[in-house]
Amino acid sequence: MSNIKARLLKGFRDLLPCDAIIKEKFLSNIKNTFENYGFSPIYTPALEYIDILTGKGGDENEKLMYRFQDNGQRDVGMRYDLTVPLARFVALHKNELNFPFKRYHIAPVWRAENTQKGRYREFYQCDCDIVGSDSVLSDVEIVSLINNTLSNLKIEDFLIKINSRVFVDFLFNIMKLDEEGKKKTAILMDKKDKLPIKVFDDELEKLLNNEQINIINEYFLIDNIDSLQKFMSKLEIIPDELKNEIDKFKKIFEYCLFMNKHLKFDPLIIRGLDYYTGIVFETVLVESPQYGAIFSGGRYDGLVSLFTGEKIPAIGASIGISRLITALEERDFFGEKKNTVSDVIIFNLDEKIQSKYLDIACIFRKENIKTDIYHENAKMKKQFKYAEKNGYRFAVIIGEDENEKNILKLKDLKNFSEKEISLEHAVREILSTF
RNA sequence: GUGAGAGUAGCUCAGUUGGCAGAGCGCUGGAUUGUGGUUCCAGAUGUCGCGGGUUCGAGCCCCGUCUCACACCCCA
Repeated sequence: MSNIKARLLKGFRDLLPCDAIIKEKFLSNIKNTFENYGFSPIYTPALEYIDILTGKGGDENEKLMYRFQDNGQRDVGMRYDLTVPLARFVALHKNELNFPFKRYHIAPVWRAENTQKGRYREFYQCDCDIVGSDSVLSDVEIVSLINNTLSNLKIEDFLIKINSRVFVDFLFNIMKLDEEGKKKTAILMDKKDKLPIKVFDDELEKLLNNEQINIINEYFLIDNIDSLQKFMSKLEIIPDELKNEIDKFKKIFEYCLFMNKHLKFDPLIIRGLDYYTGIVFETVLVESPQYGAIFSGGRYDGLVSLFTGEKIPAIGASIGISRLITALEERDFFGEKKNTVSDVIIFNLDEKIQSKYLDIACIFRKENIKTDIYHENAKMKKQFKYAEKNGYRFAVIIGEDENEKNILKLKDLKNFSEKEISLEHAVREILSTF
């Protein structure tokens, strides 16, 4: 007898019902918000031709892609995010889509990198994007959507940090950085909040001359769009593109006033992916900063043109649900976990009345009460233990006595109270707890 | 991919210079002849991650490998 050893690949996980129930609730909540904002679902395959995935995203990302030859010797890869497949999707179905096109996509993506808490090789993203509009309203709607998605999940301590690639490009050009210098400075800026000040300054000195350091240090102090404008205009005459972007940011803050302290301009936000062209944002949990960004994105006006040649503006954001759930679990956000989705279990006490158990289950289910029947005619103690472990709210108890009197005992398993009532009353009683 | 850790019962962990595999919680059965929170009694916890090596003898030492948690890199 030879057994295959049951095991999992690094970074890939099973979810038990108690965790899967939480995840499903989360996903349907997010889905509701996305649809509430008028985004429609699409699906794309997990596997794509590798050249599609590597089109643009940076060498670093390419290294982290799962890639291989399929059985027909095609070079393929598993999707690394949901944005690049969307660009491919838009290019392929351009004539069937109605622009501006608003879609959401909730699906797993795969990255072959090393694991850490809340970071896995397979994880879920919930992506929402607007393709075909460069209006500031699409920027505002995406930012507002991030805000409301998190609010609807009852998360309070989030901060959306926004910046623009246009600002950063302008800054780098003023500093006269070459491509290599831009890249290294960007990476360093991204780490500014994580590194000790001394280390950061040393690294900066290695990279830049004094004049450049003076410029960038002044840039770091900026915390709102007006001072950014002052800073920029002091250095050089502001080109139209930059002026438009500044105006856009002013409007975003004006239209997003209701978001209050959840939205902040942050000159350090750049983001690694090469395809961003305008606004970029990262959302962090203020009380769990170690998990990094949980809802990020930006404007990528050039990505679709990789596949069509035609420039189609686009903006989107993506929530990393696997990471978010891990972060929230740590703060005991979800309370007591349940092993079942059912509300009620009907005990099995007498084989002679089993058909009645089935009838009652049928009536409950018609009322949308999720119902289990205990299948074995086991000792009551055992059935209670089972019920307790699974976390039902109610148990329905019908033995010989109850059957003769044509009533049932409804036991509230949470507060240990018990009532002898009719079936109709039981239904009403259960529904009243929803 | 790089660096330094961890892996022993379902869970949290002890395990002495290498000498019979342990505790608490949980679990199963009973006390209790329909009632799960407490109590009492009894019982089972196991390929010591996996594979190889050294040794009379390995949970312990050596090599490899897998997984987990952390840092780097990158990002959700």
